[in-house]
Parts: sequence; structure tokens; C-alpha cells
Amino acid sequence: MNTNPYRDSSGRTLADYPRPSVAVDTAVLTLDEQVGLVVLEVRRTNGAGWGLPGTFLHEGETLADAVRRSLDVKAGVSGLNPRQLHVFDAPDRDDRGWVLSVGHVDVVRPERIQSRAPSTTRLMPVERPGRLPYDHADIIERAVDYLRARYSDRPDPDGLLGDEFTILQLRLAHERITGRAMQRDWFRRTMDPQLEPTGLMATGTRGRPAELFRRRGTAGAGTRG
Amino acid sequence: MNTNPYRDSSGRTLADYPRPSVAVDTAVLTLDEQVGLVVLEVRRTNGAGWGLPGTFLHEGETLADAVRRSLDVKAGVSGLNPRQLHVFDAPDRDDRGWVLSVGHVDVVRPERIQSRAPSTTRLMPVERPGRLPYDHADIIERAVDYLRARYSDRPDPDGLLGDEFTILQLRLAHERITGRAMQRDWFRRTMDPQLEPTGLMATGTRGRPAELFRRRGTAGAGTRG
DNA sequence: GTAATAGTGTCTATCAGACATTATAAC
DNA sequence: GTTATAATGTCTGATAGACACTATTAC
Repeated sequence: MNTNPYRDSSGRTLADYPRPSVAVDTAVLTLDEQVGLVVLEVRRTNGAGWGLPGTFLHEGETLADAVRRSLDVKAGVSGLNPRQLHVFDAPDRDDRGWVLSVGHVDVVRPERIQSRAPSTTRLMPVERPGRLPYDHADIIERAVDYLRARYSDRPDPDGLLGDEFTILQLRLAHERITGRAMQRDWFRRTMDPQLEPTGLMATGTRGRPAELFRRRGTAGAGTRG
Repeated sequence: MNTNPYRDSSGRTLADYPRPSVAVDTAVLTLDEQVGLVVLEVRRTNGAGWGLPGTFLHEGETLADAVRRSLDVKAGVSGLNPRQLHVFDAPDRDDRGWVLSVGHVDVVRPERIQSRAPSTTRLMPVERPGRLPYDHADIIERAVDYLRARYSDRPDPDGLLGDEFTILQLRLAHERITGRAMQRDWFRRTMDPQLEPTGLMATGTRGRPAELFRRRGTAGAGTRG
């Protein structure tokens, strides 16, 4: 480190300045059949209450790597693709010292996080996430905004439904994510050109069986998260 | 600092971890009558070439304060309202050591930065900003995307034109910012309800004089940046 | 007068919203 | 058969795009 003898206009090197600790905190979102959009919380290391999974950035590590490490260690979830939301930088936001936190969001299929370490993790509805420390409530809000924007006009871009689904299943998922009813006709007309038929039919339903579709073009995208 | 005896699961305190230096870099955008959308660049402190204005974050300072300080010192521009874009975190991105950079964007009226320290600052078109170090080209790209989204359906939200303008002046500004022609009819119909007439007329033009408008509701918003 | 630009009116194609109709299953 | 849901067709109102027409200035 700092082998390059850089000095600023005051003649000081990088090492002469105090540096903040940098943390990452992540809102991992998924869709619960009953509850709707839920966020993963972990028991805090000091034992008091719950919070979003997070960790301090290690040397030589990217933010995304730190996010993946924290989720692997704290919730047993691996292979994520986190996205930055915002840097929380109030100098007094953490009483342990000067800590910046980079809020992230990630979206995963429900089976990836259900029944993982149930005593130290829980899934809470995004509208009532409970009492959370730091800026975690703010991170959840930004995460939900991000997800709703993604789901405004594309069919399940984060693959929460898997690869094959009926248009009704797709619409119900979008309604639970965006929190408002979607027009049935408009929804089909908008999504149809972005879907391709599988030829298969859903079974065990009440009326005429619905056709199963998959996302057009993005083969296997649904297994990403 | 670190008066709280916090220890993590390995028994280490915050001070035991190496911490990154944190920098801010800012794309200050404005509109040049001839050139179009331009970005402010400053001569680098090591003398080699040009870059976006930036600085290292000081203790007890927010990111926005660091941005304001860097622009005040390096370009004589004050009173800005920067917005975060992205954290650049590649561990080897800066050969001076471990440095994270938070990219920012801000938009100011051209007279705020023109003829400020012309030997150490310059304005370059955003499409051809020259050779830039670090992630500065990426920051400019994100800054332009941000500005184009802001200008997609609202009349000059950052007040680049001042408080009073004709609809033609407004449309030309939007065209230079978004980089594509805007439909004349649609533009008037979209913007008209968001404008209020001043009763005054533009003078010295070729044909029928155009009415001057101001933004509806947001009195004085144009003098912000 | 002519040329140029501002502002208004109108036609049309597109599309969201609404509703009707037909198809096909469970019961 | 009845009931429920899927899929398709059709009508309507709103609006973007296009163009015509009038108004008012410089020259």
C-alpha cells in the first residue's frame, strides 16, 4: 500500500488522513405466497434485535464481494448479484465510530432463503419490517422502489417465479410486488410479446387450463437469483 | 473515535481492520449555447492532464460537503446540491493505494462556472471529454443519463435557462440535453400545463414574437443551481 | 409586399381501458 | 348440465404525430 509517494497540496500522503470504516448492508427481497414482498433480516451480533445483513469491507475486496460474504456467512445464501443503492454518510450515524455504509439490494427466489437458519434469520414484510438500526429502513424503501421500477413493464425480470408460469401467476406476482392491481387486459397485451409459449398447460385449476409461458430470449434467467 | 468497545465475532475492534481512503469525484454539467452539454474538468494536481474535480473525504464530513469543498477550492463554484451516482470500488483502481471513489453529479447554470480560473479549468463536451483518469468517463456517462432522465418530461427542472424563457428556447435546451430532436407539437402540449405565462414577450426575433413563460409552482427554482 | 416564427385547430393512427364472446376445464 | 377461468375480439376515449391555418413580427 501507498508505495507511490503521492502527496497532496498540503504535502500530506494518503496515510496521513483519517479513513472511515466502510460497511455494506443489503436488503435481500423475495416474494412470499401469502405475505407478499418480504425482506431478509438477521439477528444482530450484539444480540439486541434484528437488522439487515451486513459486514465491514475487507482489504482487497469489492463491495459486491463483501455483500456476498455477509450473506453467505449470516444467512447461508450464496451466488448473489447485489446492486448499489446509496451511501449513508452521516458522520454520527454509528456510535462505534466513523462508518460509511453502502446500501445494496438483491432479489432471490424464495426457496433460496426459506428455512435457512430459522433461529437467526427471519423474513419480514417490507411494509412492516420491525424496528431496525442505522439506515436500514431507508435501504428497504430504496430497495422496494428499485424492484418496483424493474417490474413495471417487464415480465418477472428477476426470475422470482422460475422459468415457466401462467400469465395469471405472473400478474399476481407483479401485483404483490408493485402493491397495486394491474389491469388484466393491459397486462396481457404488454407481457405477451415478451413471452414465448411452451405448449404446455397448467393442470389442477378450476376452469379452462392456462398455457405456460417462459420469458422470451433470456433463457434460464429465472434461475439466476 | 471508537470509544465504544465494540468487537466483532473474531474479537477484533473496528480499528483492527484496514480502512480504505474515500474520495469523491463530481461531474459538474452545464449547457453551452454552441457546444451543447459540457462537463467541468480541472487540471490534475500532479500536472498531468485533466480530470473531474474531486477530493478525499475528511473526518466528520459528509460526501456532499466534500463535493462542495472540492468544487469551491478547485473551480470557484459554490452552493451546489450534488447527487450520488455510484461507488467505484475496484481494489486496484488507484495506484496510490486502496481508494474508493463516490461519483457525483451536479448541474449549474453556465454563468456560474464560465470564466472561472480558465488556466486550471475547462469545459468539455460530454461526448468527447478527452483522456480522463480513473472512472471519470464512467461518471460522466452516468451523470448524463441522470440528467437526460430528469429532462425527459419536465421543463428545465435544474433551471439552466433562468426563470423566463420562450418555449422554443426551452425545447432547444431539452434537445441539446437529451441529444435528440423533440417533436414540436408534443413538446408544447406536454410542457404547457407545467408553465405559466408571464404576459411578457421576447423581442428582437425574426417572426412573430414568442411569449415568455416561467415554471409553474416552483417560483425561483431556476436560480438554485 | 415576402419571409420567418408563434400559436391554434384538426385529422389520424395507436393504445389503454372496458366489456363481450368463445373455449375448456372442474364439479 | 353449471361454474370458473383462459383466451380472443371489439368498441371507445385519450393522445402522440402530422399537418394546415392564422397571427404578428422583421425585412
